[in-house]
Amino acid sequence: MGRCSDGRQKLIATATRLFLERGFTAVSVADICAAADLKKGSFYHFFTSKLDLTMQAIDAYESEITALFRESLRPGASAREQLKAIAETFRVRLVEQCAGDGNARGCPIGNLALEMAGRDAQLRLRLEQVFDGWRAGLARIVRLGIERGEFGPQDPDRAADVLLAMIQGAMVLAKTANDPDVFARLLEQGRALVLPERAPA
Amino acid sequence: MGRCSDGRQKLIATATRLFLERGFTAVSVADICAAADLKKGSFYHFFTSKLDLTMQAIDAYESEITALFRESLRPGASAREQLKAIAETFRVRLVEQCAGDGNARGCPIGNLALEMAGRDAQLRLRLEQVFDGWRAGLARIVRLGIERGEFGPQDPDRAADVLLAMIQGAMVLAKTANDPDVFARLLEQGRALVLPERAPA
DNA sequence: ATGATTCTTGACTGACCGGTCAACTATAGC
DNA sequence: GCTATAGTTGACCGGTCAGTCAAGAATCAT
Repeated sequence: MGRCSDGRQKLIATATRLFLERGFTAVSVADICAAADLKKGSFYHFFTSKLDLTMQAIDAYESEITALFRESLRPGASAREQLKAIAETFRVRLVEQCAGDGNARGCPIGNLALEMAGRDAQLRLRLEQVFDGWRAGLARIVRLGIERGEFGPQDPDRAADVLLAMIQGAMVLAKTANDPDVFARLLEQGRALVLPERAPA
Repeated sequence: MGRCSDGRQKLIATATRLFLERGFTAVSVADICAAADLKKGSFYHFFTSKLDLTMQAIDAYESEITALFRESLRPGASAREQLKAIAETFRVRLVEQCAGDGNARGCPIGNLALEMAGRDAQLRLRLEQVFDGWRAGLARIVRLGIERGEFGPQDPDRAADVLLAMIQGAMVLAKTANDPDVFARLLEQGRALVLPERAPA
């Protein structure tokens, strides 16, 4: 019943892009509407507030990354290859950002976290959930690698903690340097240190 | 000649605190002036713009951290102790932030970087400089540790890269979890992996 | 004391902010 | 083809934004 529209998805996609480019606070609802070619009234038909849209944008981004994550979890690949594939996915995204307008924008979740975690408790908790999910995914791969003998015996959750921190830290430094290579170099170096090749026996 | 005032320092200190709490964009010049008990006219007597103030606040913060850095470089301490002291300094700051209002605010430089690096080229370059300085400081300690035989032979600049990424990544996750312990745990774990104790010969 | 200089004040500007609303239009089910 | 519903529109709200300005007050060198 009634008419139908892709307005909701268009607004979410547009907002995700604009937030990544300029941050939550610096992007106005009017900016989002203009870029999505919709009026403000439509915006508030779909969302109760700018924060509501943001929460839904996080949902969408989490789903997208989860899908990519699953792809890299192909059974044939070694644990090390899977970790490399994840790093490579993020690196390619940074390069694409640069190709678009010459700026490395970083991670939507990390960006939102540093800008908003101290300002909205609900948003902070949601971002924490996303990180928890990623950590769990990384831990699964590390556990696999340990079982297969690729990595030495260790606590996979702890290793995943460190890997996630490395990824987010590399994002901060790559965005600051405006250079995706910084991300790639840090991740490669970090992987080598956190999960060294086992010396052949 | 003329009257003198601590207005400039007061505005810088106030802005630094407010930016750390809420971010650059969400803090208005009026907010800063109100908290510093000065009028907007005085603000624009000392600074040409909000960004100008921000640049000067970065200068001040960099000096402060450099001083703390030097303290931890006491000749008596081992390289590992020096690295621990730096991590401990940041951890104590996070705990203090929490004690104040229950929120871990993170690193002023990292926060500004993710919020502003894509929006102002000058600011981005300045933040990159700050990170470069910190990286150089960390590399100096690692080099010392290698010379003293505390750490295995390796490229100290690369190790410093990874350490800095770990620090910033740990800040992102600690702020998102609103828990300084997350920072401490990650840094401890990271240090152990990046710079393992040399197996006694 | 006086005049140059530094700082302070408060009123002001035009643009923009997030959010609201009532009227309107297109569509789907009957 | 009617009607309930979903989506659209543009005008509108009070408040806030970064930044300006002219005039005055405090302080210094002389």
